[in-house]
Amino acid sequence: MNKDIRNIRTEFQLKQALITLINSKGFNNLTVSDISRTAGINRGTFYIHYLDKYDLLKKVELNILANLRVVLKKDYANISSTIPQQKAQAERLFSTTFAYLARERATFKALASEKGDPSFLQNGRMAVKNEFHSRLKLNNGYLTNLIPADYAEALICNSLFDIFMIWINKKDPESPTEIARIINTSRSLAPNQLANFD
Amino acid sequence: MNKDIRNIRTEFQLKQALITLINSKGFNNLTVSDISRTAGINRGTFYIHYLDKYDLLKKVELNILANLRVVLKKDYANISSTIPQQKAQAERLFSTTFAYLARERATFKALASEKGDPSFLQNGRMAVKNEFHSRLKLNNGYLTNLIPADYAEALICNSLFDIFMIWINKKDPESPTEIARIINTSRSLAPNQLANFD
DNA sequence: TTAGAAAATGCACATCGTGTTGATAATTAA
DNA sequence: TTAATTATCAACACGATGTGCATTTTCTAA
Repeated sequence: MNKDIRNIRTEFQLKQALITLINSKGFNNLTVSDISRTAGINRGTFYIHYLDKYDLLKKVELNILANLRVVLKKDYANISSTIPQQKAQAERLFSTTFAYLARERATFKALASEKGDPSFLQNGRMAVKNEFHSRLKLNNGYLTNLIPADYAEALICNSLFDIFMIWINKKDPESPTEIARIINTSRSLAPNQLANFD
Repeated sequence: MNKDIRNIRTEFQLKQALITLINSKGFNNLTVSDISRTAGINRGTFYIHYLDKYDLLKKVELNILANLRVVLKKDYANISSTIPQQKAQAERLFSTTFAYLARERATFKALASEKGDPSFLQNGRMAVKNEFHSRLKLNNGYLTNLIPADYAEALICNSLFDIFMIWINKKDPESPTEIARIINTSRSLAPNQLANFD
């Protein structure tokens, strides 16, 4: 499949048009007519490749996330034993992750923006949560008992995601190694410490 | 304005229909025809009260947020001087806030859900951020210098919001006083502490 | 209680985006 | 060059939209 050059070119143009239109008028407000017009592709041709605008969006997302998984697979080795080793390993993983995010920055930014796809963010949060479960063996025994487990888990995972959201939206984003260091530092800082409120 | 009983009844039914339909098919997929049919109101009548479904949504949101502000106004007194006093004051404020959120739980939950309005959540995060700025005089001098200020600020504010999100979606939610205690406790816990990862 | 005001109804209309179809033209791979 | 693939174009029915207007129902105030 996708042997023909025309196929590849058409789908690339449709994807580019989608990203452009998400940034200008937002996904909710754009139509298939908009996409095909912006891409310079006949509207009938759009329906040869995709069912509707949601189908196109889904395939763009699946594609970019599949590539992310390929990148991460390289670091899916065995987990270190000591905590300092694990922290160093995590920092390398963050660096690798953000290197890929930087490469696909425009697409991630559009999808994650307010005009983009809310479920993309939702899925991202879920992915981070699952990653934590599998990697750090996060279960009740590993969680604090000072607050209920569901709140603890949400705070642990979402704080990671919050940093991504700031990074993807800022003008001059930090380099992958910088942001990896920031993340690792933030893991030891409580909100009251961040605010010098003690 | 709105003296007539019919006005109030109609707008109430339209609002109820909106919440119902958000929960069933999601805001993006519901139509004005759906709303008026569910409400048992003529479609033409809908347009007498609202411009479109977005207008109805906006007015429901503005109304519920205005009422929240009324509730919070009562606690807008002077800020205590010592940090322990400020923490106790904050806990009372959280308790008051969640008492109102509990009262309007169904509406908040629908709007905040994945099928609801993403911008409602976005505005909520902004509101929390602004509240922090004005109340805790959050400026660069008050923030840690261990990580960049924009990340610190996001982590401080969003962790509050994350707790709200868990609370609004769980089956047997904690009482206002309980959740206020949980929040206050969480302010002193870093992610690595929450995960017993030290 | 009743007259007049206000609100809701029912229907028609033009508009727009949708998804599909079938005929035609252009491009590719062999 | 040829056969297959792909893109184009025009046309179609459908459904939701927003508006207008005449009619009916309901409420309010005197």
